[in-house]
Amino acid sequence: MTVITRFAPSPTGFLHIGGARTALFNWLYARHHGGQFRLRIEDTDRARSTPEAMEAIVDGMKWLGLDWDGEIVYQSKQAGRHAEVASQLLAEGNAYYCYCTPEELTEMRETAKAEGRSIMYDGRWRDRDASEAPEGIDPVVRLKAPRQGETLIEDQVQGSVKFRNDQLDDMVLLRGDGSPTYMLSVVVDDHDMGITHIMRGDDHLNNAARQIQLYKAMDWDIPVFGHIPLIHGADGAKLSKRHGALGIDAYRDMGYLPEAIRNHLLRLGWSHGDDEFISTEQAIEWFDVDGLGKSPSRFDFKKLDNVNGHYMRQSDDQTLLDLALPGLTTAASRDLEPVDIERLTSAMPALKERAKSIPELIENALFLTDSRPLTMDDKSATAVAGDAPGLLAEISPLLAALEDWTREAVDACVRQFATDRDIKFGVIAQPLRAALTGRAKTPGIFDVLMILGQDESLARIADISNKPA
RNA sequence: GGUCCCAUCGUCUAGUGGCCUAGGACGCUGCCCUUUCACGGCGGAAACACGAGUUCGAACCUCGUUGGGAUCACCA
Repeated sequence: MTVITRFAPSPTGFLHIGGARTALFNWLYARHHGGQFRLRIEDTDRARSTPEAMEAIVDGMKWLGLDWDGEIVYQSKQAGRHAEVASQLLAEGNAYYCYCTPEELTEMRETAKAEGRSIMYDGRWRDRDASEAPEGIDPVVRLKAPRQGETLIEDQVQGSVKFRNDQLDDMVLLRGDGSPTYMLSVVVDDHDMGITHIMRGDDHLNNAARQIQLYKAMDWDIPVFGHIPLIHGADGAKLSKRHGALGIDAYRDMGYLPEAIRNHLLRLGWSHGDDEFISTEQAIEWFDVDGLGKSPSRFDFKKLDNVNGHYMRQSDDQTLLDLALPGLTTAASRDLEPVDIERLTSAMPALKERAKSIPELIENALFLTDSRPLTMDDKSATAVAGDAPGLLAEISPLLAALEDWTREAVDACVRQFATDRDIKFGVIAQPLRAALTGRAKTPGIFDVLMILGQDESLARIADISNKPA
């Protein structure tokens, strides 16, 4: 049997982090088993669905690198088929018209709540004849669910979960206006698309029981369910669009790499021994339900930062440069010249070593695009005070005299200078760093010298050494 | 409130009856490396929610308690 999974978001908002993880797990599961991964947009709520949200979801999936098989299925386009299934259920006596008014329903709920029962429909139209129907009510169609016995969910993650059927009421299949509800369409579409495995948040666990009743009423094969624990916010409550969840685009904008997000999401609720950094190829090879945990997890930005730093160091320079360029231009408040790009390129190996995100990398790269004379931060201002300008004035001609501006030559020159003056290396290195960058957080001093080049280096040194003490 | 789910360091987790005086990672922290910042290396503090069973033996099995979460729409 070929495994077919799906991700079925409703386009009522952005693709949030929990949805992204659900998509990842389904994608991984399908890829691991050599099956298919489908994408279906659950837009049956036409009032709340927006094209912007659909676009955000598709963009988010693409950014995360989660490719789907076949065409995207739009649930709203299947409405005819959904109604058809409802008719069949009606004809076979497995569904019925219900003429309850909204007021009656509200009353039912209040009574149930007052009596401490589950809040549910009491089935009052189950066996009533249509001739008793009141005037002016568009009836809904409800499933005639079994009232005795229990419904068992054999869940890949949660194990066997049973619900007593008298706890499950007759759910609405078709609204008064004839449009299908989510409960009907999700089952019909999953069946029609041949979905074999349904992995979703465990907030759907209760729904699964009623959906199984519908599968049984239609005499369809029941797919394998796997209800994964939700991701909670820092306060331990469900992360939702209204509660702290950010769109996947927000993570992109914060400078996180898709591979880092993937890795971090993977480790939320799934593990493979003590492994932390797991490449996507490795994840596909390893991913299966036995690694899934049952308890909810919280999203930890600190750990994401660490993971992102790992992938930053792993990324190739050009990719990072492309990602940083827009922000760099903004931060520099001017157009970047070819010489800037050149410096940025040669600085990238040193820069990516000390940044956990793209914004941090940009911040650290700013010394390259700053215009002279440099503004000193506090530490640098201290470093160029006192004897520093004098020392810089002395080393400047030595550096200027170097014919080959190579790392070895520069290294030898500065070290020799320290030895000759009988000063510790740091005594000359610190003022140099300050003069060259104006900052405390920089690549190694020889890297800086090489990146800036001889002319720019000497000019920056001169800015400090020429200043009257 | 009814129903359902969950419960190991602050966080993510390993652990499936003896290998556990509970391991790893993030974060925190001491030291080392070192021209700054990172990276890296070596240490440290830090957890089996509680109570009963079952068993020769329980983080692992059972029950209860407590705590947390989800869900109860003509939303998805």
